Amino acid sequence: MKEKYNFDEVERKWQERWAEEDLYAVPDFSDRPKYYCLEMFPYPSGKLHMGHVRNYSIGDVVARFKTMQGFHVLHPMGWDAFGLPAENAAIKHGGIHPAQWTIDNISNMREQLKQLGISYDWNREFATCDPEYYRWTEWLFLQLFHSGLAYRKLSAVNWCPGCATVLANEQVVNGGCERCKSTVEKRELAQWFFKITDYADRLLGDMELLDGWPEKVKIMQENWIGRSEGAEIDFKIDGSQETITVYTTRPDTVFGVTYMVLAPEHPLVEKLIAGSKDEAKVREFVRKVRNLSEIDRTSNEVEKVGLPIGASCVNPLTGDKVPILIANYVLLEYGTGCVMGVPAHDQRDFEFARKYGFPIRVVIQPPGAELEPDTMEAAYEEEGLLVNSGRFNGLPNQEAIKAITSHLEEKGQGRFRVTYRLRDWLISRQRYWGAPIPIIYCDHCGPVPVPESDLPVLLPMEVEFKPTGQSPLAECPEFVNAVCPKCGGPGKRETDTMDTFMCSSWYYYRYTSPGEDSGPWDKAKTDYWLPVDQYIGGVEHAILHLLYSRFFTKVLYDLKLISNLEPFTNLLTQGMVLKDGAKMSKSKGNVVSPEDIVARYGADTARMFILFAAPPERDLEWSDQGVEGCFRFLNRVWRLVEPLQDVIKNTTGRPAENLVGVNREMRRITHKTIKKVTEDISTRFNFNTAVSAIMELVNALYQFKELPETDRDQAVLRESVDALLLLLAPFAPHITEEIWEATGHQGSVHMQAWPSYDPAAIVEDEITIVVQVNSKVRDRMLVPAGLTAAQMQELVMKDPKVLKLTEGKKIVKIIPVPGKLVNIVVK
RNA sequence: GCGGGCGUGGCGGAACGGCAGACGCGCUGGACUUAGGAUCCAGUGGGAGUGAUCCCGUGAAGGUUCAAGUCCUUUCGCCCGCACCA
Repeated sequence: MKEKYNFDEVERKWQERWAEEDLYAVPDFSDRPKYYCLEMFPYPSGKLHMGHVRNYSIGDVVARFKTMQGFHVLHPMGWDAFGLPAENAAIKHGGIHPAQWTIDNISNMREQLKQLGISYDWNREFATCDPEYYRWTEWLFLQLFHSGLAYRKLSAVNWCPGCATVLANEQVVNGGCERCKSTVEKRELAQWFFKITDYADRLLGDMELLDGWPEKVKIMQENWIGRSEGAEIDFKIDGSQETITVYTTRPDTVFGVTYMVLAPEHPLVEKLIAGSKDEAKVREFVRKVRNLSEIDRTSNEVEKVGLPIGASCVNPLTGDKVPILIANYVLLEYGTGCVMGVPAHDQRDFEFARKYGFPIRVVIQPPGAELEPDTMEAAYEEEGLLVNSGRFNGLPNQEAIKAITSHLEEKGQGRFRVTYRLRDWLISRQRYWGAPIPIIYCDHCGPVPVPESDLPVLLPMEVEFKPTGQSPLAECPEFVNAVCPKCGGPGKRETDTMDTFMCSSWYYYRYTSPGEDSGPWDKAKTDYWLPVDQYIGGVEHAILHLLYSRFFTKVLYDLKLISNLEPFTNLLTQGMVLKDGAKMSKSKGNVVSPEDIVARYGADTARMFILFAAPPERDLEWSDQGVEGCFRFLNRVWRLVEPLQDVIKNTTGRPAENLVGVNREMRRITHKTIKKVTEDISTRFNFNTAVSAIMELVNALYQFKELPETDRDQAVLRESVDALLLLLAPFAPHITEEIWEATGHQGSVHMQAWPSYDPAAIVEDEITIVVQVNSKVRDRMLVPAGLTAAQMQELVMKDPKVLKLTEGKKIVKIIPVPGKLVNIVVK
């Protein structure tokens, strides 16, 4: 150990040694209990940012801690390597191929991760753009295809003009592209979808298995899936064989329907207006609405506009005819694409009816009042009893929901129905840098899956990356032209590639068997390692990646490819790293580069600061001075041990049995710290308080080491310093390793057993209790530990201060709390 | 509008219903120094007092309790998610 802490030298030395010894390599199996610790793998954008550093520092503490606790820990890293930026870079700069750009970025970022000293088993690394990986992404697509879960359909999809590709619903945020913020347009295209809606109920129900997930994330997924219970009701169209089936959550209000609204794109509209006098007017309206952007279409700021189409339908319960309209606010994708208008009991319908002069028909009366359609100022949406509803009059409306639906069911004019807001997952992308969809179109056989033995469908390297709105693959005849696997005739390959969220929906299985070439993974290994015990990443994936991964896992489970129902048992969503109260971004000019920090203070300091400055789930405000503080702390640790290294090295034996005074106190603090740090890490991931406890231990050791050697039990000193290094090791892996070696230990500090505390050592002889009079702190007393409530009370009542304050007053009550305080209530 | 979260010193943040402000930063004073942006020591929520002490303090207002930052009700502010979902 040199006199001065040279972080650069120390970190380089140990990173090299760890690599030489392959210290973090993890065997596939072990008798020890397994623990799978995983951080969301990054997109190789070029450089790590502070969010990455935070994510991986948190994961590394968990992995190292669990390893020291005796678990067999899998802690892998890889690359979410397909995606748009690579292609955009190729378009922008020219000359550089997306594959090369990606490979270069990966090697950069791998180097950065190694400099941070994260304990990954690099033997398991892969990138999703490796043919050996995407071969299995394609294979998994085929499994979904064969199970009927992948299908192609023509529909109005979200088109991002910025990215020149379609987007999944989940990737549209406030009507804009999640990536580039461009306003999303609608386009009618034939695209591939995954039937995630088939799993809506299970995705919802199995959330009860996710006790280890933040409530917030579960609620977000719940809202996204958006389950609603209601009924489908058939309205016959007047003078036609056609029927409108409407979905409603309020079948109790069917008697109050005074009009019916269809989505402008509803297929019935064409049929109903053909040849009618309003045909042209209706067509014009439909055209206008279709041209609206996603934002305008779904914003509730926009005024509701409707247009009668000159047809009417028959209420199955009343037999009344009500007019049919189309309106801009009705969405084809939700429910059945139409809405029944009940102005008396739905606020939106109320406003709409007032605007267009539709009658208001009250069918639910509130208790103790009578609604008058002419004088109502708002819809009545609360509970009540049914009126104007024939045989259902007098029923509470909650009961009427069931009664009316059952009645309609018997008549064959309605049924119970559950609807979801969730839509199927659109996975086609009109871009080059992704896994090809393994389908060949044949004029005779239609879409034919590529045989598994022909996988992977390789991405051709010679391609032009013009953003034309069509996949660049379409311009590559060598790729497009293929032989139909079924009939041997000429065929054309699908030229769209898969959404990269597909690649990241199964990568955590691949880590268990990265080299496997007979399947995507070795089931014995996934059975052993999965589910992931701790998953760590940003909350921005609450819906996208996490929902898709859960869906994939359920599909794979059904296909008997894996044995776990859920992918991630525990989820930690880390907060953002802020600077000056805002997210770091180039445009704001408030970016702090991890490279600079590591160069200036070293990786150990960077990690310490990020873990110390805030609890992991909360946003973290970057502070250069805070970093200084952590750097100072590590220097302090160094300077504490450096002059003592030989003493410690030469001390053998355990602390004496009957320690007294400072030695006993030092040992007590040490064991108390072991307890605190262990609990903070394992029960709540409160690394910030764990670090502050370690700082307190260092402060105590500074006091202790100033004592004359004759007063000091060297075995206590050694035990305390050993504990300090072991507790600090997961946070600052390099400096602890160096000091561990210098103080005469064999083997890596990271392969040691986590220290356990001696409960006897923590016990205090004397404790300070608080004396309160009328709940105000009036005194403190040093009393022997372990007093009973009665003994405490007795002692306190003799306290001169208490005597003075209670003099001449009536003692109403005395509340002794053992080990804490005594409160005396007087009058 | 609906759902969730958060409001504590100058700052980041601690506090099983039981001493509010641990730990760190910053600041003030001192020590060691040719020097200090190094290090060490002491102090540091606000107010009153020479002082021992006393009063006030966790966004605001109520409530429960011997005792509330913590539990309950109302309210204000900020952040996040969903949003014409029938």
